[in-house]
Amino acid sequence: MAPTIRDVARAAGVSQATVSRALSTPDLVRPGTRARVEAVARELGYRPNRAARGLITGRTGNLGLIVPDLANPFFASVVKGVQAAARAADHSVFIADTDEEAGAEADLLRALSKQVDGLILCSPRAPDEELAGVGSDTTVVLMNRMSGDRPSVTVDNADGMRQALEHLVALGHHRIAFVAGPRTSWSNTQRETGLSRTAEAGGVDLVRIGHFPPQFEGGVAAADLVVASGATAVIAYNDLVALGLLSRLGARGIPVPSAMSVVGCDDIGMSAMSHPSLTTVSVPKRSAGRATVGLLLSMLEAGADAGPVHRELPTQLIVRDTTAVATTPPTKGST
Amino acid sequence: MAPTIRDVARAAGVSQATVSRALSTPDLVRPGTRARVEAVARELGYRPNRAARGLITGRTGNLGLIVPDLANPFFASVVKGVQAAARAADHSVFIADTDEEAGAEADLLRALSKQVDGLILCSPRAPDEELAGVGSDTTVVLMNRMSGDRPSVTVDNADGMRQALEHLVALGHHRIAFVAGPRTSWSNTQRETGLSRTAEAGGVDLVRIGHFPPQFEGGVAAADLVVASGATAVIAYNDLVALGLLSRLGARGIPVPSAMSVVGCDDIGMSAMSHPSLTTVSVPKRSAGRATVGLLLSMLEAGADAGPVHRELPTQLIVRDTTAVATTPPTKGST
DNA sequence: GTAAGGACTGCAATCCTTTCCAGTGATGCG
DNA sequence: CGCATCACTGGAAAGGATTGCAGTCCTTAC
Repeated sequence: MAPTIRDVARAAGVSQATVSRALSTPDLVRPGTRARVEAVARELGYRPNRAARGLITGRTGNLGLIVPDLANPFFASVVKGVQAAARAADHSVFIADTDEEAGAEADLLRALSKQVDGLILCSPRAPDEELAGVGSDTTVVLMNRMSGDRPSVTVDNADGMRQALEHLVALGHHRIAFVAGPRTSWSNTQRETGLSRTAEAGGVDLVRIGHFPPQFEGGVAAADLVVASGATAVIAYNDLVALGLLSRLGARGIPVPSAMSVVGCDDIGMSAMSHPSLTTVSVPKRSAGRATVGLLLSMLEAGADAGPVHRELPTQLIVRDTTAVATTPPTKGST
Repeated sequence: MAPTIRDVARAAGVSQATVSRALSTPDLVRPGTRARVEAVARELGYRPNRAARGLITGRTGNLGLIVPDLANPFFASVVKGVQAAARAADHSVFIADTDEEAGAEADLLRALSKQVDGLILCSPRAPDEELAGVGSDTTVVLMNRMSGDRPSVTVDNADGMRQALEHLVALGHHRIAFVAGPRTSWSNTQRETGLSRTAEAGGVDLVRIGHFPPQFEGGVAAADLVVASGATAVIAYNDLVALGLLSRLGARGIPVPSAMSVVGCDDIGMSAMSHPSLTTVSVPKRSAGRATVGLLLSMLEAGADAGPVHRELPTQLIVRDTTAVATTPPTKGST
């Protein structure tokens, strides 16, 4: 059905080899020939068969992307960045969703590894040891976490937390809660350490509240603990959790930000739209996606001789309406 | 590097043909031979090269999925359903995001069509004519819309709207607003016609409010128009819009549901978590994804001889806390 | 004028798997 | 006992593109 390189060659009166060269390494053929071949190819609607090409070049032109949860807007944005960069480089991307189930990652990885040139692993949860085993066949780049000396793209979580905490301190808050994300999450660890370092330096009373799933429900569940802790401000593991906090605080009639300041993290689209709109640490999700693809492709170019590369993107506090000057803690009996 | 079928054949002392058969059509080889081949293959970690297989079978084992916006939780859920079904059938899926830009669809389609066995097109916006051209090379299944006699999977939008409207009528509402989605959206048209039919039959005063983007912001923008329309209840094109409405109504101090009932559509995860939680028409997103893959795969099996197939999935009203008995419209001076 | 070199182009091998066809040995039946 | 049949296996072609090698033709320099 579809025209092959032979059809083009015949129609253009040249050999298959010339057609191949005219289309992929134009410098090697005479301009006149090249033009003729290109014209015929266009007219016939010829598109090289990727499978055949992959068979000989050993490259598929496909990338793989493994994320924990596509329904999480954070990853949705990352995916968009990855898509855009991949398309620009004429690659397609397989996406697999592990449904927040760390075990599934290894399976997916194996399944995908044969059909892609390289893989991007967005795996905040899997333990280091598990990661160590993967990627013997394929080039793997980590995003949003680091592990050993594997190449990776991360964002400066610790610095984002510093900005958030300093912002709250400047507003007069002394006792500040942090609603932690999953225990095994790499970025949660980063954020915690960033916070405690800054807290120590600034003499802040930092209360870590449990580990919660990184979703809206997590925030809902954490809210009462935050209130009971006596903190006047809270930093959430991410925006979804922060929105959950907001929701529960609203239901309990605790005004934000007057009685409680709330800071999120990630700056997903919805956080600008909540009421009141959420102060949050913006992380460059799309850029991170793009950067990861860039790193992956450059590694594929270079072969294995490119050493390990890390790339860290900056974060930026965005002050909106959920943070305000500290007042009396909302404990019972106070006025 | 990676072991090929030759390596397995040599190690097992049989021909490549036998290895191939032992692994893909086991009935054709003697049990003893089969066992030996399987053992060797496992030991060597042999995995057939998909490109080579695809070259001869003409099938890649890949599916393509084109969605307007991955960041929209509705599509995220659909994607998850598609993923799951595809994986179960040992297929991988390419995902492409058009960024709500109808023009990009055709490009993506062409780009993807060569590398997949079939495509799922989630294209609520593109006009029929544009759709007519696509899919000459590849099998295309539409989801969430119909067009000509192309195979498709849809949900019963009209019936969902009927349920929503009847619910509101039963609560005593007479004047009801509908915040419409994009003008060119197929499902918006379906929903509108479902509503007007039911409204006519029930003697309801139905007010259509503009066309708005299917996002949170759309709802925010529409809210004031809804209030001004004098309606006591509003049905939104989808949940994101409904949440936007809720947000703006809350900001204006209009209590929901006492002064205004709100119904959404889609039942995305967050709608159960808003305050108050959103009454909405649930559509089976994951099932739709699964069903579409099923349809696509069955078409690929059957070849072109399978006629056009439509499959429609039911919708279901979920009553939560944003709908209540009608009271006086919230116009100035009432009470 | 001829040799050397360069610019293009073609032939043919190769990538890995599947599958058609033929061949082998054993079995069943007449 | 011989022939047809069957179950199983191997040889080899095919699928579409890339690429090393070799060949042709033309230009340039001596």
